[in-house]
Amino acid sequence: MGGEKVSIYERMLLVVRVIPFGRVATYGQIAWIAGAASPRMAGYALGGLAADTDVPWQRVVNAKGGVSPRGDPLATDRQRKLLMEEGVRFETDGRIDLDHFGWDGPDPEWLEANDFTLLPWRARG
DNA sequence: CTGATGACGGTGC
DNA sequence: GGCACCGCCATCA
Repeated sequence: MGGEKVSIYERMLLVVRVIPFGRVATYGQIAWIAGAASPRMAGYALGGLAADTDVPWQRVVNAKGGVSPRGDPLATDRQRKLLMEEGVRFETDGRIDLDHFGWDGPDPEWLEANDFTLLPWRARG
């Protein structure tokens, strides 16, 4: 496939779309899978989403398993609510147990079909 | 073109 | 455990 000129942001959003219901992935994980240079890129990509997007942005959390704060505190509340509705449990300290709810990444099949290649972190072809 | 701006994460103290 | 520092670089004004 390939050839189409899609931005790295779009590639990351494509990955976010396949995070299963009830599971969460970290910003770093998304950036790594999509081939972005830094975990921050994943956050920037999500920051540009429209309010009515169909991208399951709520399933992306930080490396500590927490909901990253942003300008609007209501947005973080909404994210927690959406995740709880998916059955994701929050510990008393407000974090998600990534060992239990963390996503282990796309199937190799999917990666190949979408022309994704997992590279060592920070090693671009 | 230049500079500001981000929903992060690893490291060191 | 917490906190500050710094690297990260695609967009946009």
